[in-house]
Amino acid sequence: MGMTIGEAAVRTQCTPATIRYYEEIGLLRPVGRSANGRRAYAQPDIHRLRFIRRCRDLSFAIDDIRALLDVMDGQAVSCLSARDLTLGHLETVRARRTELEALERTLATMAASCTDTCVSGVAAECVLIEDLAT
Amino acid sequence: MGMTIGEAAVRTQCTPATIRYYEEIGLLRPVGRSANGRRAYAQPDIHRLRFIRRCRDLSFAIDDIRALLDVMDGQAVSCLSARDLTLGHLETVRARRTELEALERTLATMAASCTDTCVSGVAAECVLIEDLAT
DNA sequence: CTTGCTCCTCAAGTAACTTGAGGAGTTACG
DNA sequence: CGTAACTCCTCAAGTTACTTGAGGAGCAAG
Repeated sequence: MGMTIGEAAVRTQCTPATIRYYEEIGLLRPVGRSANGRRAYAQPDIHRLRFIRRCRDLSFAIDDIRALLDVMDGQAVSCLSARDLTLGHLETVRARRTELEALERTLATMAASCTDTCVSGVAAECVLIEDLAT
Repeated sequence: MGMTIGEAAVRTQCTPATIRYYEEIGLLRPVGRSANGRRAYAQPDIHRLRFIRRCRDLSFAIDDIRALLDVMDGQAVSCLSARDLTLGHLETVRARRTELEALERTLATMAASCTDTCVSGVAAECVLIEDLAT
């Protein structure tokens, strides 16, 4: 009835070490053990792990996932908290993406200026390095 | 002639703790001490710290900064290494930005679906939660 | 029966700092 | 001149989300 941590790992795209870690920090309550003392996973555990894995793929923080799991477990009054959490996360992602866009422009400009003008190749005189020293 | 770590911090937008950290990991060689045993910073140190700070603003990794500092110090043969490093970093940033764009779309869709259809507000039935459980 | 997995439990390492404890010297104010 | 507030010092541990490794035991296949 129970599968080993290795089998659970395959089914959830998590490594065994990660699964043990999730148990340790309480994302997964301690799972049953078979006679030989090894962890035995049942279907609900797999389901929960898949949920966690999907949240991590969406780069939710562990504490956010805790809250989302509470919603899934029906511990939350309504699902609005999950939506708000998602919207908050979306804002973080959007802000970071905007930063990265600016970063891309800056880096591209720097690299291009070096390509264009650093014919000498003298390291200390590189326009890119000079830019960084600004 | 030397300024305190606090003054250096103001001039470089780094905190004193960060400046000590950079010294510890060898980004900044151990700076002189005044009679009372406190660190004393001179202009070249400030220049170097500003360089480091700018690199961090551009989210270069510490090891990358080490290499860039070598170029600034004239330790590198040519500045091409700096340009290549910048281009490599640019690619990483670009890839990450693309990921975040996809993430934004997914999160926005999820949040919107909850807003649209979760009239009941029953947490466990939320379409957003169901999506995460997929 | 022996080789090779897989599992177990700690403990420490990763990136780039930040935070805190405990202690000493310094600066400003009255 | 005293004292309160500030800045500095060092060293250690905490942060995030895991990964890696040591050391040891059981299980499955040939």
